[in-house]
Amino acid sequence: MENFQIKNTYKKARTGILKTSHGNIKTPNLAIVATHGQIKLLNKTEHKRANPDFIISNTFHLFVNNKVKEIKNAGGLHKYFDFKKPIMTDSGGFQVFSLGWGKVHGIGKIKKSFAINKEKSDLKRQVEISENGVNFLFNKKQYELTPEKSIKIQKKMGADIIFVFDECTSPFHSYTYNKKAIALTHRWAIRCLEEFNKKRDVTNFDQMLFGIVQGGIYEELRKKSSKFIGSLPFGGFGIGGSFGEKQMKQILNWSLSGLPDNKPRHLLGIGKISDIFIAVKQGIDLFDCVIPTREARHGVLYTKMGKLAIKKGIFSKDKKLIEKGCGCWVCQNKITRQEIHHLFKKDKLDSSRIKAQRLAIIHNIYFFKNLFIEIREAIFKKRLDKLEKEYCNYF
RNA sequence: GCGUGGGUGGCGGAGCGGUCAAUCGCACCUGACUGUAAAUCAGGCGGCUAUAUGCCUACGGGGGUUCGAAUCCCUCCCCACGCA
Repeated sequence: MENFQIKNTYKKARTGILKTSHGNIKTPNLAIVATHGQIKLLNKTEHKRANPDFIISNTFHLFVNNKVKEIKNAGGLHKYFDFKKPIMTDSGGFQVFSLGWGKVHGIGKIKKSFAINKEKSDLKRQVEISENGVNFLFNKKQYELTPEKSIKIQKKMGADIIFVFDECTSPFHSYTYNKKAIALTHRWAIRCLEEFNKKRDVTNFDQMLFGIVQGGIYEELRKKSSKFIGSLPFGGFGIGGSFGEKQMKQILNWSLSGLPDNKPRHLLGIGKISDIFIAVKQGIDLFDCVIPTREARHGVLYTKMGKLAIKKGIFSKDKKLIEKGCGCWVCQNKITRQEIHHLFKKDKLDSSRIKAQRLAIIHNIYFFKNLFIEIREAIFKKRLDKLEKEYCNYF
């Protein structure tokens, strides 16, 4: 019955295998974000070329785009999108933050400065949180998600791994606010579990439900949340929240303190390379992040020697491959930097730019897959610190 | 040769007497992007500098009108189209 096995460890880091109904995930590993069910901009062929190990889609966005019924009728996400590997769905909890306080405070997941964006702080908040659940005002329409509703939707869509509906707070929130918020998130976690344990929906396979630890930047709250969430019978655990750049290690330490060792831990939304190393070294097994795909769309290509901002003029006559020896479809097909550069330029048609973006996405996904292969290998060979140093020269 | 329309910053292209170092695109340069509201955003882009309600040189060349000209007049050069 155990669907997570730890294989090797190095200090706190570990490699393992997470079994799902759609195959195994070698950990540590990173889910590619496919919010609407597919990786943005990629068609089926390109999806196969990119070949992500597993993906994560989003309950909120599929819900507001009216996709849930269609997906259910098709027999779930795997069939609807013809993706045979593991899929996760996020619960919509992050949108409580990103469309709510995140928008009001003018920040994203990682706080970079101490100042709230004044212009944005005048915005009326478009997310209302109550005991029962959350009301969202999105694209001028009202939507409601509750713990039960989020789980029901996620069961209908049938991802292999689903998440509890939580409240992700802003790094600007006080201790008092966070204390209330984790209490709510904890009550919601129980409601999610109860809903999850009701009869199966369309899925004819097992799903895993992951709980989520919150607590902001506060040691006491993180530890408390970790202990509480860790005591519940979840298949795995997510570490959620929005915090400052330099607090990663400490917050992870607190957040993992109460979780059982033998269950997988997923750090939600993290994906900067330096952060990945920090997290793996704390014992994180799973990640998901928009960085590989979003930065690709914005013209950033990853190589072991750092990022290439491929739209810059210096690449207009660069006949080299993105990265020598890279096994991705783009590099294997000898598509050069200058070709991608020219496809990216704005005076070209949209279709040309999209082609460039697709190539960039395929390459970056490969890069991150490979990064995690190296991380797993480095844990096995007890040389993770060395690998981190090699990468951190450039990232 | 005649006629007409033009010559503006790397390019395209606004401006048609003061608020113009000159709208806007493109190109170029710098940044940003961490459970996707963003196939996106922010800043710079004549020279100098303490980076600014500062100085200098600028709208094909020269001259003129005017308190003031990229904008009006004369002249020269060049370009496009049309007619010879």
